[in-house]
Amino acid sequence: MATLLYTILTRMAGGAIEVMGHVLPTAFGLLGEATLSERSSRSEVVYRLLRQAILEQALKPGTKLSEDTIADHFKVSRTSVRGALVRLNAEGIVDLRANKGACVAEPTLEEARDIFSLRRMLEAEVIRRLVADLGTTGFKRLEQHVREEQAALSDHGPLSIRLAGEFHILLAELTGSQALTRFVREVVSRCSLILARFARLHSPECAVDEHIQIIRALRSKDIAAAEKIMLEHLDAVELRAELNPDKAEPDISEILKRYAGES
Amino acid sequence: MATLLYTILTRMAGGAIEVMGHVLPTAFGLLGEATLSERSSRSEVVYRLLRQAILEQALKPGTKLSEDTIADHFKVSRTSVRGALVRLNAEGIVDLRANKGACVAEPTLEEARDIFSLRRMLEAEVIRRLVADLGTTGFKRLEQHVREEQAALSDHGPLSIRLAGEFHILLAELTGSQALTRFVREVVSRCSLILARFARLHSPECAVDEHIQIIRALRSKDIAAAEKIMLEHLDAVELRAELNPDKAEPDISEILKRYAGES
DNA sequence: GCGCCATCAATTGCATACGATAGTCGGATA
DNA sequence: TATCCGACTATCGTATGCAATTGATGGCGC
Repeated sequence: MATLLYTILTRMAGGAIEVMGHVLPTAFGLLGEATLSERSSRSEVVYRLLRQAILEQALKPGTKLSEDTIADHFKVSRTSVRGALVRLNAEGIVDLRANKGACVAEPTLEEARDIFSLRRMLEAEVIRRLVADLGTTGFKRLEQHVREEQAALSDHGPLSIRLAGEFHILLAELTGSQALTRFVREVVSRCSLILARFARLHSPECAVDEHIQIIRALRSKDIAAAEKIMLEHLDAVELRAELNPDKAEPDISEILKRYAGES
Repeated sequence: MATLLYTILTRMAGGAIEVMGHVLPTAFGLLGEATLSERSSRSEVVYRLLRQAILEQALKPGTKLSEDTIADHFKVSRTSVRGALVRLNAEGIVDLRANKGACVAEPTLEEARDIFSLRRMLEAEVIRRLVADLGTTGFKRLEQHVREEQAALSDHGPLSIRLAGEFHILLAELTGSQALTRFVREVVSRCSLILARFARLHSPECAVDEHIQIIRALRSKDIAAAEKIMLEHLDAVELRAELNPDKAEPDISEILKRYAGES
């Protein structure tokens, strides 16, 4: 497991890494002046890289995140790594068990449905607000994003997975509500974990088409229609996750609970 | 300023039990996940104490949170304090500016309205879910909580402020949705900050009465009525905050922006 | 052969130390 | 006298070292 983590981190540090439009330096560059002048603390950089690795499903749910391993590969001290892990834990995408280390969170089926339910509510609100007052610059940004998604289709990999999620975050940002954006960002992150854990495969093509439909619905200024499209899209995403109890990988603790008489 | 922080922290540690050679407050209530585990790392303890101090409005928005000062008073190292501050920052109740230290977040008027808007949406959902399936044990817990609120009325202080907020968190918990609880917890926390910053005075009596009405509405199983009561309650809370731009304390940077031609 | 207990290695939690950064105060100069 | 500049101090960001806890391995008794 540690070997896998090692491999992934090495690969991530291998080339230039782009996060939210900003290019992050590689692991070797982390110690350079460029990073510090960009006002990115080491802790911040580690946070972003780990988050990216998790959201791109390079680090899968359950993967152990050893402080030493991460620190070694990013050429920073464990202190910086710990800071990043605490933040990720606060966002719910990393589990932090006392004295036993951190690992990528493993949402249960129950949590998965819970998250999707909340996500529908939040994003329906996003749509309602955007129909009310999304300007031309907003549409331009959305279309630009979709173009990026399409360009990433050939990639069939991490990039398109991330962009699919970031489309929804961008929608939330365009409402101008920081709090709403924050919550949407969190449910989208969790959904990435859920998909990584339960979904058979990621099919970005559908998502991009559906995103285009959402933009079109927003243009039409028809709240009901737009909301409907968004909810259908989210249903489609959830369907891809195959959240059927019988099909899904069983959660051991849930099963043993029954045998332990904990009801 | 440091003296004030010192005084507050000392007072908080006053009526407390001692654990691990360090002071813990007696009643955590819903603050943090205290009930889940007996494990109390130093960082965890600092986190809970600071959070409590902020939510009880002992530490007011804008108060500088010097790492050294906090570390000295809780008899821990700055490392533990930093961990706590990072968590609080992730929850949005502490601002963390690079190389300039932490301070209690100061929500702007705009953010305040934003938060209240989102809070209405989230808590309306809570009510809808509770009307659907709130059992007798749930009602018992709610009534018990209201009794505590009433008992704390004479206090006229921090306790009643905290309990008023925790009533809403308890409602969210009773839905059984972890994610919903998490978000409600966050908006309620932010609202405490908002009230601390803008409200003239806290009047717990009204709140308790309104909480009783909410419970009654839940009993009636009338979704529309229950939702209406809740929204009215939140309106009342917001009204108490007096979020009128003209009355509110001006935000200096906002004002200076205009004069600096940043428009 | 099987299960229990002690010792050990690995990893985390915490504290301290050091270098870096931002704000402050005093002096020099126009 | 007012302004600007430089040193200083306080505080933060990071690294490193040590203590504490956990999980594992081997030995012992049954």
